[in-house]
Amino acid sequence: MKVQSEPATSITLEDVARLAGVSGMTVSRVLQNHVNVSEQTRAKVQAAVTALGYVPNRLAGALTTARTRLIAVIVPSLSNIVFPEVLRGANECLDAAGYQAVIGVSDYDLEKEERIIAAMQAWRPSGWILAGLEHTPRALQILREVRSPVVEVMDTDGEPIDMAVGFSNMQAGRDMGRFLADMGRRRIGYVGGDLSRDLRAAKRKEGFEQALAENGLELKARFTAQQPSSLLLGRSGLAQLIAAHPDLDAVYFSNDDMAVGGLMHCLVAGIEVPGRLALAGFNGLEIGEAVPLRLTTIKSPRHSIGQRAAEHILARLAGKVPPLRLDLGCEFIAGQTT
Amino acid sequence: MKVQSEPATSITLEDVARLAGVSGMTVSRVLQNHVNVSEQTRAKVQAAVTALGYVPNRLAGALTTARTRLIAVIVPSLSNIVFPEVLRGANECLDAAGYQAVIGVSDYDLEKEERIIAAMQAWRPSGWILAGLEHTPRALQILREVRSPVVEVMDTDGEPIDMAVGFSNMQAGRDMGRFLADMGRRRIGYVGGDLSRDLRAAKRKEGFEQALAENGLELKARFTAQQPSSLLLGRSGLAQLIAAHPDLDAVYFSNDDMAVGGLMHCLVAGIEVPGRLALAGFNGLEIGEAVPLRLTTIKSPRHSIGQRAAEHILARLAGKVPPLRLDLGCEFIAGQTT
DNA sequence: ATGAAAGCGCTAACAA
DNA sequence: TTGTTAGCGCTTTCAT
Repeated sequence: MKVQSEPATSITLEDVARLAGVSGMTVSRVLQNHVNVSEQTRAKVQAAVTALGYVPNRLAGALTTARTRLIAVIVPSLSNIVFPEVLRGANECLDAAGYQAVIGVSDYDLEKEERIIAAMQAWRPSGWILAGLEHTPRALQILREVRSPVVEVMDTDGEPIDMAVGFSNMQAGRDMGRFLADMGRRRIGYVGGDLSRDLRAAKRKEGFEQALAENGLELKARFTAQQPSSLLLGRSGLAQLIAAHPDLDAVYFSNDDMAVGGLMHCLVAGIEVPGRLALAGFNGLEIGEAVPLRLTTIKSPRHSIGQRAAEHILARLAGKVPPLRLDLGCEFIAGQTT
Repeated sequence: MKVQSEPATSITLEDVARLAGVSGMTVSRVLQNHVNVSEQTRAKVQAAVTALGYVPNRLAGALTTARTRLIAVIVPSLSNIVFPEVLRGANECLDAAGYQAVIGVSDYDLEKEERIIAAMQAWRPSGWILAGLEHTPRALQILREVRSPVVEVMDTDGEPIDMAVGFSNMQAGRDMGRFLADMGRRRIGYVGGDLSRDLRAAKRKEGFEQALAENGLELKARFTAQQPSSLLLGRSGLAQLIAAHPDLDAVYFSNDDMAVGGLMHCLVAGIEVPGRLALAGFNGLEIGEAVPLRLTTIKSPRHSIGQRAAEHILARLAGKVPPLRLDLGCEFIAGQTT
């Protein structure tokens, strides 16, 4: 258990200055690697810093400079690996530049996102990274009035507040729809999670149906649940869909978790893939590569998106004006399930 | 693109006070729901807050009160779902209490963890959540001197700085070793990632080998790589191990990602599981439930650990003194792969 | 129930 | 090269 008998008041710049026999300003200069400090003074100060174990208080520094070097990162979910990867990409870049990510999780709930945005604005973050282009009116208002750069990620189908880094979900859906149609599939179904919350999955489905329509096709059956997508939901969802519609010859899933779940059902139920049934997902997760039949999917550049989003914020803060919209595109992976 | 023509200086408490015709102090009281404010004044102030879209500056508030309500959360990795789930559990609890998580990722590198700790201390977090009990000497020193509560999670095999919430990895390894021995397995191998970095996986392996020894057994073969664990590494690792040691009758993996990868290899290579080969993992991930043969594994309470860690910090901050060590235990899942 | 004064720990601007 | 002054936006304390 922690001993509470340590110095009741923490060590400040003034303490260091006193020990080093200089003014506080000089200590501040040393810590900021200012040029105009003599080597001798620098050494004295550094010795005092080490001796006291001084850690500068950024609260005070940020209050003065009005630059926090805090970056607000708000993601819809931490329940599958997609957004942690975005976060990882962003964090690598931010950390290297001396910035800190402050995270929020909206649970795919725009009202909750709004509350988080308001709470984070209290910290005056130097930049914002958000998932998606859809926000509540008040959230939009706050973000438009904020003077820090804002990057909306993982979607380019719409108007960004400031900058967007991602890809077109609509296009990804279209590509897969076109692909299945071209492969000769005619009786196509859909299995997804809660589309009213996951707006990007909904956009993929919309693009998918557009492509089918352009090929004179339509969805013959669909399964959606009022719960988040998951492997088990994909497995049970496909089981239900196939039970009700045994004649389907292809199924598009809202993402790879769902699709791999579906593939597992086929393995167990003895449904021949892709002979009798083709399966396709979205995201390009590692699990899709590790399964017995490599999953046909579209790989989203999640890690790069996080990285580039962070880079754009840093560029903007450095006075450069990077492109407003960056579509990183997706990689089509023609696997063995189609 | 963002318009930069907005108010050059942001709205402060003073602005609100002026508009409401009261002093700054009164505005502060209203915002903190102080008792001694008349209904009339409260209404006036609230109207001014709304009219100006005022968001209090927490930097200033925290500087005064020396309470940031920032919680530093440092995890080794965001590359699989394990730590995002811990983070999710912690964040749910923190968010509800008006606290913000500031995250750091150490990449299973204790030196990097030390740098992150030092950087975060500059924000004077109200609490700390870290993975594991092993830290560099300087990291330990900083954390011992910090006056905020510190919770080390995901491991109880060792001495915590302040509090620990987790489970015994050693015991989890022992349990699985004992189980395989009891099931009559005699020629047992191991497949893992980089154990010099993932110290908790190393502890599980140690416990596993202890249990084997107690049953007069030992590891007949092992595969470890200088890279992080992953599905594909598990798949290729098992392939290599079996090629070199075709007589193995069981393999223990460093975690479920690796084990599921291994299972996929068996499915493809036609290795009969569990008849010829038994497989066991650790973590209890959803993927282990969704595969054709439910994976034998031990489920770690990741989400609860994050939650309880956060609760303990809040309890400590509220002046309560919760237990110093909380072992949440693990759930043994006897699946179909053994 | 409300306000005035002081100060949290730092840095920008200016002075020496 | 170094120091002094002022103030960032808030809350604490003490007065009224």
